[in-house]
Amino acid sequence: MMNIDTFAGLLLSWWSENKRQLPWKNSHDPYIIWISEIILQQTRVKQGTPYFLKFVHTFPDIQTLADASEDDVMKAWEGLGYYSRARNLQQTAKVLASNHGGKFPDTYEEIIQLKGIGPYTAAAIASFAFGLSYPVVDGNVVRVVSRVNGILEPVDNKATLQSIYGYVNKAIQGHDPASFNQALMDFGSAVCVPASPACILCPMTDYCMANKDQKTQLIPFKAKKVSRKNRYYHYFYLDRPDRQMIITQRTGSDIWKKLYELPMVETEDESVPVRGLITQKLGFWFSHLKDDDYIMEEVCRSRQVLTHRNVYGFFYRIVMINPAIKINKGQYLVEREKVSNFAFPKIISDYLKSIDS
DNA sequence: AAAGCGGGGCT
DNA sequence: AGCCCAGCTTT
Repeated sequence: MMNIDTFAGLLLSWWSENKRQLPWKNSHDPYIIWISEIILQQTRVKQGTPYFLKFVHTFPDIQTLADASEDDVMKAWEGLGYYSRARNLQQTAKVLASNHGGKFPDTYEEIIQLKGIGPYTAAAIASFAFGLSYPVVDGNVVRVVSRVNGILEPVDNKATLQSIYGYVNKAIQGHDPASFNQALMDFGSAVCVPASPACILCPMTDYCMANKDQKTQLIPFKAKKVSRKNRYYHYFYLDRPDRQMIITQRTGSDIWKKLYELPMVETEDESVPVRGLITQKLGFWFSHLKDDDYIMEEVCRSRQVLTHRNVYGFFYRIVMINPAIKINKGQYLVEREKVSNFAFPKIISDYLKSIDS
């Protein structure tokens, strides 16, 4: 193991001349820090920053977020992904507003009990907002510590992660927690990057086991491999002369929960669903519908790659011959011009954009 | 412990 | 095509 004091000293010395300026760093408001940390979970700073600016402008404090409509919160999150973050964010805002007098808790033990806040985020808020000494262990930190210490064991293993946490927890002692944590993440994202790290510029190069053994490409090692399953979604755009369209909300414990989409049928493979199935589906909106009461044409196909899914989208345009319609719970008849008030998965918003032009 | 959960950027 | 990103929750 690299000497703890040497590690901390070189890190902080590097950071004193290489601090990143980020919008949420101007604030000690735990609400602002909370929002920034949730947005940045599994999300690059560059991708998350515009969302952060928009989100704290729209929802400037706990009470505003607690009082907002769920649709508006999801809309602010549209396109960012991992939408449970947005749902948990508002749920926690409601809890804080009603049970904690609108105040953010100021101890690690209370913070980590909040929905959507795990070990990393609790440590980040505790240190950045309240100056408490808890080490942040994110992807950057795991990479830096596993490399300098030449850890070849899988880092997605509980015991390995514990040893990394223990190392950082010792290293942070005696230093300003916020500065130390920020320094470690900045260092990981600027120097000790995943591919082709800048070892030539690294102040720890003389002490780094991975560099000495030429193993920066192998460390950190992850045992788990992602496998993607295919899903086939057939979306129906009901083209109506009054420029209104039907959208539905996803409610199950599945991808894109709480987002909106078009009426849809899922199939097991890429074959087009049989007419009878489509008619049955459209029967949600049109009573006594028969197979020849509508015209259908396939308009386009697209694919969206998620971490663990390939989503194949098939889009069909439907023209009703008898347009009497009924709308049920969780379904909406929306004017085309107002559809942008709702949050959609990217595969749907891309399609809606394409038929606008 | 393993699986599920988005979207984008880089190699 | 594969990997990673200021991870967390559910099973």
